[in-house]
Amino acid sequence: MTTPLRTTPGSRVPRRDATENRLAILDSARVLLNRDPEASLDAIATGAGLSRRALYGHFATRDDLVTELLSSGSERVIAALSHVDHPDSRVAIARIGARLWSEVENVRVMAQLAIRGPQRHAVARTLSPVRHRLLSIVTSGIDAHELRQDMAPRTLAALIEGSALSVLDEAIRSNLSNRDGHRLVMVAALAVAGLSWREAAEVIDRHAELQFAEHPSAAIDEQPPTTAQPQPQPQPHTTDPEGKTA
Amino acid sequence: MTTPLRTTPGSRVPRRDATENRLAILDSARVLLNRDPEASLDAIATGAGLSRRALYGHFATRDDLVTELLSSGSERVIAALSHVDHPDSRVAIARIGARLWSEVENVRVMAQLAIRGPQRHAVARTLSPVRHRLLSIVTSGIDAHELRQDMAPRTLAALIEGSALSVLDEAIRSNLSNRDGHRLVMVAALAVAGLSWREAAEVIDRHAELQFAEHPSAAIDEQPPTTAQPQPQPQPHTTDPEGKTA
DNA sequence: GATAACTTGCACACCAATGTGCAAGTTATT
DNA sequence: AATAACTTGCACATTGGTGTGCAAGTTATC
Repeated sequence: MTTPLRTTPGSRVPRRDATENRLAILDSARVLLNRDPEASLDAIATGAGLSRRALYGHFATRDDLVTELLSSGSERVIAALSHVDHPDSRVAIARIGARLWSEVENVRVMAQLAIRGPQRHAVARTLSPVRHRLLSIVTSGIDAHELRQDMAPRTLAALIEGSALSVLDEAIRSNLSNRDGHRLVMVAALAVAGLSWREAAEVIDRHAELQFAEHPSAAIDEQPPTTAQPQPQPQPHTTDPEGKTA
Repeated sequence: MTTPLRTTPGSRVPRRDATENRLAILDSARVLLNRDPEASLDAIATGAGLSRRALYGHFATRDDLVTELLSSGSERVIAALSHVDHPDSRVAIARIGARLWSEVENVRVMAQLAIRGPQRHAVARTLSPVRHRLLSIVTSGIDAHELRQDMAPRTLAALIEGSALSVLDEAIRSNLSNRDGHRLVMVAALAVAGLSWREAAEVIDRHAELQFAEHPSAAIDEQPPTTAQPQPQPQPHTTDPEGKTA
């Protein structure tokens, strides 16, 4: 029943407000599904300032919405990690942590839905290049004796990933500042990788590219990092539901 | 409608098979809710070899079941951690990790339901003594310069908890041996606490009480740690649903 | 072997969420 | 200003889970 954004038959182009509403829905979904991976479409629509019925205009089914959210999310995450590379595996790992932090919201939805939800396999597939990248970094780091020597690369990679995610959680929960979260995630990743806290600090301090920067260079379109609240009634981009067009 | 286990009115005692079935339900719930915190009562009952209707004989409501699971779980977890103490905070932390591993199943349900589910506050409350214990260990460890110095005690405690849980997850996922899981959890906890991988190994090797033991002394009743599968049809403790009483 | 305890199966009411159809309204675009 | 694009509200069918009542069966215990 996807009414809006029809490009096929008619003569006119999609209306601007419609595409804005579509984005609002995705935003709302990102926020709400972070708190509860089974948030209702009603809640999501309301969060976007739309009616449930209108949501069905943009996404034929819940699955469609989630899928879209997921693919846009992984796009951003992958983009954020794409230029991370460094001869020193420790720096590379810290950098990955930092980039993950810059995309917390997206990363966490992915993580949520990567476990539960019908898409988990799809998510795993789209994320596999990222995982593979980490694995190769870890492998070479172990070979170079930069990282811990008491663990298989696969295990270590999985551990780093898991710990980083749990730190993201914790950082969000306790409402850390942007700057603190940045450091915390790096520090935790390096810790699991085998460094003592002093060594980790040294690595971070020694490398300019690991310092916190308000605007993390690359990114598609950075919203101000305001840990967006679910905002029950933002300005709907259409029909004023109170103003009676006075 | 709690039919079974009536002790109040009649003259006879509860039947043995009934109490066994009750335990089977709890076991099944523990396993299934670990995989999916919203597993249906039908699935849980089936997993226990009973009908859904019979389940309602033991637990009036889903909430009752979950509550019971939670309280028995936290009992075990608390018991497992109760005698953990050591002048060296690093040893104490490693020990906590080890004990958590000995109760993985319970720990993970708790963790699952501590986030989602209507009981989260109740869980948090019953678990607060344990958390408090960890916090005080961490605090004194920081004071003694045994642990990392770059983090507030509360933050570090939260991080250790989170990482330990994510390592438990990973250990289960990748089907680690009992012995490997034991070491992995300790090692990860110490890593986050600030030790390098060598220091962590040294701490573990130096202390006899951190070595792996097949039978971890205290515990209520240890099932063989067989990463229990959901077992669709175990032997029901009653009415044979096939044998036609031949 | 009598009996109470327990389980089963089916029928039912209830609820929350998904997904659709349609008529009526509003608004961006032409 | 005309019109297509979009939103709303309501009604409705469907699905899957919870919780209950009851009659009939089985089994542990006395």
